Amino acid sequence: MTIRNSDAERVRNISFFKSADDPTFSKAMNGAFLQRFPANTTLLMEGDSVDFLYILLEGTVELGAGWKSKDTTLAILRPVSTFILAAVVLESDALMSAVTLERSEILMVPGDSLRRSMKENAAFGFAVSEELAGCYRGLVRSIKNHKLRDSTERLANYLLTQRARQGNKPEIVLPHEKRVLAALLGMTPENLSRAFSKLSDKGVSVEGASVRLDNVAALERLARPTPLIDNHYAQDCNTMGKAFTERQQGVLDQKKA
Amino acid sequence: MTIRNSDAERVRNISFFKSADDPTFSKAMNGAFLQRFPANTTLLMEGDSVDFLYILLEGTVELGAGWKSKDTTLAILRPVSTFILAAVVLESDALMSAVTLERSEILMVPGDSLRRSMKENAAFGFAVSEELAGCYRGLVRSIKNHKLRDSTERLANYLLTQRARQGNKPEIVLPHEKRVLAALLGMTPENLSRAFSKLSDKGVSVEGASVRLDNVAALERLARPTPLIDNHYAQDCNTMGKAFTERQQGVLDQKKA
DNA sequence: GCTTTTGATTGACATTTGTCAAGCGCGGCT
DNA sequence: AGCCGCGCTTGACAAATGTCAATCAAAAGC
Repeated sequence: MTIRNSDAERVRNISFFKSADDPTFSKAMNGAFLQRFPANTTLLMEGDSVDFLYILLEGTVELGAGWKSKDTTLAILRPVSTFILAAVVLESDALMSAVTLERSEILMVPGDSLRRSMKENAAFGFAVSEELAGCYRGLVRSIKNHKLRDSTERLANYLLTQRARQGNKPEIVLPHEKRVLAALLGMTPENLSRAFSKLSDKGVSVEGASVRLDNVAALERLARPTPLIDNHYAQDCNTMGKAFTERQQGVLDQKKA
Repeated sequence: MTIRNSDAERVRNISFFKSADDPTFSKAMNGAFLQRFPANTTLLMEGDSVDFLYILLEGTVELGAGWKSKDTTLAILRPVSTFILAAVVLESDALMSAVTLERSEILMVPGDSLRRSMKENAAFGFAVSEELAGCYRGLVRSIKNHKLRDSTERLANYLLTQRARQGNKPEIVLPHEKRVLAALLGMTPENLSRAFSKLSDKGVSVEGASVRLDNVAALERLARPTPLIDNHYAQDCNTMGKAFTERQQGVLDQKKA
């Protein structure tokens, strides 16, 4: 293994590595290396062939796609997350492009190693299937969010999700620039501003990146969050599901140690 | 195995059963049974716990979801397709509901049997991973289609996809009612009518369920199909990817025999 | 053969969202 | 301090989409 031990430990907190025994883990990591990228670096363009599984250890990465001079954001990832797992499994081209939004550390695992481990070790392969199934369900949620809710409702639910993740405090901090948030929620920055002001009579007040929620009941009446769309414990998109809670906890434990 | 041999043969055309050896296949099918449903039967409501993998052998099934008195169609399936594989792998609740659009035959495979086979046989588990990855990528395509294209562009691309699947003949036949098609394309029936008339100057003429494409070049100039969004060889949504061509061919061969 | 029902279409209108342009405010820089 | 520059906000307008109602056509039923 060509990576530092401390990094290896963090990677093991990813759901489908967690269950792997040491030989399987080492084999899956064979040929992996760590790479640092500055902000606004394109890691991968849609259509590129995919040779590595990417694991984000530090920083922020945006997954997006374009067509006919339009662009859209599909997900924004924070550590620890994997991306383009599906393309790696199928040895196919990327359907999304990946760009760093800030300085990032990324572990690159050869697709060969991962696929070989999956084929040799059924338990490991099953764990990857669980991860893929979780990603699939994340996209189903995303589609439902977009097709069933208007922009104000999407924002309201986003705020409630952030509130749950940030410990149900009356004030939350937006983790991204507003223009990035707008892209993630599928609207223009102008529209995001208007959506915020539409929520002012539900007790939402914005000041820079911090947002106060003074009337959660009213906000919930509008947002109507449901576990069939909103996953209050998952990361922004990829790497979600029940594995997340444990994993995140694991990362925290480690940082303390 | 509690199912007919002829059905078993058809099921083996599903990508991830194709590669399985006979004992693995039998084990995965343990406890499976065939069930017939009339049209407009709800097989599964979103939120229901999922105990079976569903395999559509005859008929049509719509996958949809609702929120706050709104409804949306996520996919329309034709034989041979599996559905809710992700929920089966994760032993979790369904995020979509499934309704028959016509009289249908569905093979129901116990989730236990499938998961056990995955955990016992790495090659089979890997094949399921490939299927899941294909489904994931189908959803990515679907999201890109909806966020990057307006309704007319979606229709234009739908027509070109159907043309490719129906053998590049100048006239294609819409496989569903227009209201179902509208739901699939994410618009109202009224809007679909208008989208068709907007395409009339691109050589598109509609007569009932049959559509003539007299100026494919002009239509393509508007539609700008790309393999990064449009998969001209895959089924409507689920069960797509490279496995499809072989599988479909297999089914056809069998019907001839 | 006639009626009834259902789906498709069309027009008028409302809502939502995007676009363009201008102005505001805060932080970085010299 | 003062001057940018960039991101955010606001307003006016345009485009896209949904809604409602009326009409029409074709299929289903008696």
